[in-house]
Amino acid sequence: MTTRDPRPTAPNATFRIGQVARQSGLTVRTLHHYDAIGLLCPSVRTESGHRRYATRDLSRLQQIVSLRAVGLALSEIGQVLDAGADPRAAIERHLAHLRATIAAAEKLAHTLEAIAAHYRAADAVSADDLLHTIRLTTMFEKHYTPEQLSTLKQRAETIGADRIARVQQAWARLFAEVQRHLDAGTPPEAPELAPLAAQAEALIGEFTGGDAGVRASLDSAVRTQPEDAYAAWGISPELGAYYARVMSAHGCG
Amino acid sequence: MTTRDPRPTAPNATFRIGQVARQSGLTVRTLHHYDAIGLLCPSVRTESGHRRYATRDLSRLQQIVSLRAVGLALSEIGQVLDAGADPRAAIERHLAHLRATIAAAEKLAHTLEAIAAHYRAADAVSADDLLHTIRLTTMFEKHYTPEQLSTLKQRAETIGADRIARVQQAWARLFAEVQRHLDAGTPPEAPELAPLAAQAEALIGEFTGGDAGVRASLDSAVRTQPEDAYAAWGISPELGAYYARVMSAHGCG
DNA sequence: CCTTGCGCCTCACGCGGCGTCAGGTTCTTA
DNA sequence: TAAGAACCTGACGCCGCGTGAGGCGCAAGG
Repeated sequence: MTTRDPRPTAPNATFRIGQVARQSGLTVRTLHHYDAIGLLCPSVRTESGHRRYATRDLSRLQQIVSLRAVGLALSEIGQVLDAGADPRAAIERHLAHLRATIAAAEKLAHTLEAIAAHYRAADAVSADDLLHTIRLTTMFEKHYTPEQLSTLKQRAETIGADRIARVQQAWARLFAEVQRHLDAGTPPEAPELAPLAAQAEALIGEFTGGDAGVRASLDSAVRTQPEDAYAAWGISPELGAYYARVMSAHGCG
Repeated sequence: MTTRDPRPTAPNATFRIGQVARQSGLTVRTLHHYDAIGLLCPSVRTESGHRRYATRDLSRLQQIVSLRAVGLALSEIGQVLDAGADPRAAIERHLAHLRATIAAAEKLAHTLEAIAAHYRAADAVSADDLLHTIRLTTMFEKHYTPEQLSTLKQRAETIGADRIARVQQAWARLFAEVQRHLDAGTPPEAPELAPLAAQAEALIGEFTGGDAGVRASLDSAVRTQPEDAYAAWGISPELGAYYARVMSAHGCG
């Protein structure tokens, strides 16, 4: 009912770019762009170069807007409208692409949530802590199957944070011990290291819950990315290598 | 175990850009880019301008790669690593953004699936058909609540394609009849139009299933977007307007 | 007639994260 | 010493416009 736009509904009406923009909800710049890429060229230009959109231009614009609303790329819209490309194929392609995008984004979101949950438990958070967590999390997601991850998560919940913290402390004490032997030059196969290896075995069992698959994944993680694994564990590569030799010398891992 | 890269593990080793690229899985161009934007500038340049990466550059690169792996923007990575920006905030921001992206993408995917399902049923598909379907689908998703949509979908399945097709044909016959009256100049309130209005009411009831909410949404769709609604129905705006006047004259809608 | 002011025009850069030449220099090895 | 691998610095392209800059066109009021 507004009469702000002249040339209302004459039979052979043409519209100025501003009117078209208002009616369609697009911007003038967008219409310029569509003209520039040949997607929607107004069928008339005045002598002075002003664009005049005829009704057929408007219906084409409606089509463009509809196709854009479902996420098609402008180039594909052009092909569908001009070259008569198969719309079904375009939609299916786009749907597949969208599904892939969603899947990737959800995976990332899971990772981020795991990370967020992990550091929400901690008090102080430095960039290093974050990096630590990220490496640990991504390594987990790389080497463990989704089922294993959910199993581990459930186990962590039933076991409780206290127990987990105590296990962590046990690991810290264990590695401190191993570090002392490393500094002292104790050879890895020395018998006094046997109890430490046994304790490590026990702690690993605590983590795996006796699941052979989880154990295998853990081994694969340590084997293929030793540096990251040791970094995630908070120990130096040297200590990690020494620890690995100790464990294999005493028949573990 | 490959010895293709010289300068293996000397204490103060520096690495050439190609070596760094191979080790990190990035490309040389990417490292150039990181240098250009100041994200990772090698701490040494030879006289001839060649980049030499020290071990501290490599560990910084590892951090960059980790943060990039969880989807952070390079600018944010820089802020986290240099300005000591809060990593938690960055992660949470990114997670929120990711969730929004996923939600939007899923909504779009639903729309696309509805469209795909719709035209899979049809035989021949032109660009016009697709546009038709898209307008109809987007209009539906705009005016109906998700619950209403799922209800309608379920009803459509239980009713069966045959019945739906017959209802569609009934609509087509009805509109053909109305069109004749429009051409003949029958005034909307003419009593001979009453049975047509009643039949339309019945068909609408067939669609809504007696749900007042669905009926309200339908009315709102027709009220706010009459052009699109009539276009989706496959009838001209004139016929649509005439039909609306007929219905209101006979106490419907 | 002139001014005012809106609407229109054409460049042209910017964004994000690099890919991909192009054309030249330097390093390493035979 | 010559060949070839590796390195260098620009610079454009992508995608869909946003956001100016700087300059006409056009209708209405003084």
